[in-house]
Formats: sequence, structure tokens, C-alpha cells
Amino acid sequence: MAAKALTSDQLLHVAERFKALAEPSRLDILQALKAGERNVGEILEKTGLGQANVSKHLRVLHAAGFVERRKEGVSTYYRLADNDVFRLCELMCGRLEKEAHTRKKLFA
Amino acid sequence: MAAKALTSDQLLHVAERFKALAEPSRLDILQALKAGERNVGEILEKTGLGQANVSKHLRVLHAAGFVERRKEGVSTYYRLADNDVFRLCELMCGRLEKEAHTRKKLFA
DNA sequence: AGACTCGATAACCATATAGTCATATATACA
DNA sequence: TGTATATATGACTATATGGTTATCGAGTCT
Repeated sequence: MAAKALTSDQLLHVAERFKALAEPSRLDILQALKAGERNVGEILEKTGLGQANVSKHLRVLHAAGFVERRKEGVSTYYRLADNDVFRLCELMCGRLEKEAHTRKKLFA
Repeated sequence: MAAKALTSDQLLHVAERFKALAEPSRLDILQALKAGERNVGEILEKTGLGQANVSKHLRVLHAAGFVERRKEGVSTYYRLADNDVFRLCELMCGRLEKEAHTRKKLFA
């Protein structure tokens, strides 16, 4: 249980991964991939973001290991690397819900 | 299981929480609190960060609901709000370890 | 080859924020 | 009351990064 303290180098790496999830646009992209593999054009449609913008976000997500990609002809298909993204988001959402609940009780 | 898609407003809130964890210094502070309640001076010592800097980081962590505080005399004691931080970090660390393992295999 | 499409990249700007220094606020104590 | 200590806050700078526009490169089709 009691994990060892992380070195400053390890903290840097962990922080970098969290940073990849610390952008609404990137979370939106990940959501778009939840249903399955999508190419960039489909992600553009689904999210309404700009093309260059999405391309950069995908690069960040790929560098952080949250998505994998596959080229097919002229297009690139992206997919979630695993389900950790949702475990992480569900934990965060759980916190938000708990908080909302507390707020509601305060004002009840 | 299949959580509904989040609204852009919800994405913003989730991203904000991740952003609070997306800084090595803040992760370090959270680590310092793992063993239990600490006042700001003790956190300064433990982390080696500047006073004003730590104070601002603590404000962010508190706003995000990761830490709670208690004033006692002239000092303020901070503690972890719950164990979610470690669940989140352990998930991230697990990813890093898996990745390191894959890299090792590639170079083996 | 030439035209077209998809996606990545570079240049640029605007904004956000980590870090620092100086100062303010609040409590304790002589 | 005056002084010292602990923490918070404001001002400022340097850096990082999200978004946009323009351009590039690769693959496809005629």
C-alpha cells in the first residue's frame, strides 16, 4: 500500500500525464474516441474544434500514451490506448458529484 | 458503466481538477501530506519550495478540494481531503511503469 | 504529371501561470 | 503597545501553451 515517495523526476513525469488531461478540448477528444476508433476528420466533426488545433492535441495525447494511432491511406485513425482514461475521469467526476451533493445539502 | 457524455461545462470542471494535479510542485506538496497533517512551515521544509509559492499552490489544491485546512494559532495546518489523490496517482504511476516495462523489452 | 484531400507542422498572438520579492494581515508574546 | 512569527496576497517577470492562419508533405485519383 504505502507507495514510496516519488523522486522529483518521477513527479515531473506524473504531472506531465495529468497535464495531458487538464484541457477541456482534449477531454472532449477522448470522449469522442470512447465509442471507438475515429479518424481526424471525424474527430473534427464530433468536437467542432479547428483542424490544426485537434492535430496538436492528438499529438499531446499520443505522447502521453493515452491514444494510439494507425495510418490508413491518407487518413489517420486514433483510438484509446486503454480504459485508464475513464477510470481517471470517473474518479474525478465522482469527486465533483460528491461536492455538488455537499453544496446542495448546505443550501437545503 | 457507460457514463453519459459530459457537457462542455462539466469538461471544464474536470479539466480544472486535473490541472491542480498537473504540477510537480503540487504533487510534491501532496506527498508531503501523505504522512498526515502538516503546517505550512513544515511543508516548506519538506519540499524546499518558496513560502509564497507554497501558499499559492495550497490555495489551488484547496480550491480543487484535494486538501482541507485548519487554523491553529498563527499557523495553518493542511491535510488531504481523502485518498482519491493517491488512487489517481497510482493509476498514473501504473501507466508509467507499464510503459517503462515496454521500453525495456524493446531494448532488451 | 497535375489536382485534390487529409493530416501535420511552423509562425504567430493572446492568455495563463509558476516563481520571486515585497508587503499585508493576523496571532502570540514581552 | 510594540515586536516577532506564520501565512496570505499583490505586483511583476519569464515561460508555456491554446487557438488560428498559412503552408507543407504524403497519399489518391484522373
